Amino acid sequence: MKTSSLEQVFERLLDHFGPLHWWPADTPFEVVIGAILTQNTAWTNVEKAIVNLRLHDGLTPDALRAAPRKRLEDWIRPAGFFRQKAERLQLFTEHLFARHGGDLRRMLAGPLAEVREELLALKGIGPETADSILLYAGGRPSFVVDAYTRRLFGRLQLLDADAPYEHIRAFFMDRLPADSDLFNEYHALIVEHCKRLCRKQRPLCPECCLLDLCPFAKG
DNA sequence: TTCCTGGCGC
DNA sequence: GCGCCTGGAA
Repeated sequence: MKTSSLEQVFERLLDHFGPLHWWPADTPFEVVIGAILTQNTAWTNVEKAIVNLRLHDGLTPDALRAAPRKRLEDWIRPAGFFRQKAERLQLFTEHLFARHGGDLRRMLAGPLAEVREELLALKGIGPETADSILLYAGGRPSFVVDAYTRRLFGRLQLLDADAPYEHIRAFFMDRLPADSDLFNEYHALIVEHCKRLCRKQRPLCPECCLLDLCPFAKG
């Protein structure tokens, strides 16, 4: 029985890094906050903002709804884009109360495609953020595509790195079982591998566990 | 395409 | 100093 390329890459990364058990958050709502704050932002800066929010008990839907906009901006400033992100956090929270009584689990419990469309309709929630929320806050099997995914699988020549988001997401979801634990671990491993080894500049190909599978490393 | 933003590594 | 960071909107 021949293992598919995607499963082979997953097994190699899992063997190398071990299970990573994302997302680093205490509650599903905190995942939503992190997913918005990390847009085009290094996670180290997001952590500073989360610490500020925790310091002010600002990690719940009730707290975000009640917080004055300016105060919220101050708390999340270290994450950058603080005006946009403060608006996005509060728009999400307002929607949560308006449509789901402030209950995130309820919001994320419906049919996957419908919940995804609902998320995408919100200002500031694009496909990557929507899939991150579905997967890591909702435990739903929606594969997350990010810049790292494009870079790694583009270099492996398993897909076109410039293809549209939905195309790449479908590539993975058509070839893997709809298993949220698998998607969770796979995306985490991709991020870890790309941060440490498959970097944009000066990738560490000699140390890579995918070396023999990678045209980029050879060429 | 450009704008939005701060922190960090090099 | 410059480029990058788990993007998205206009």
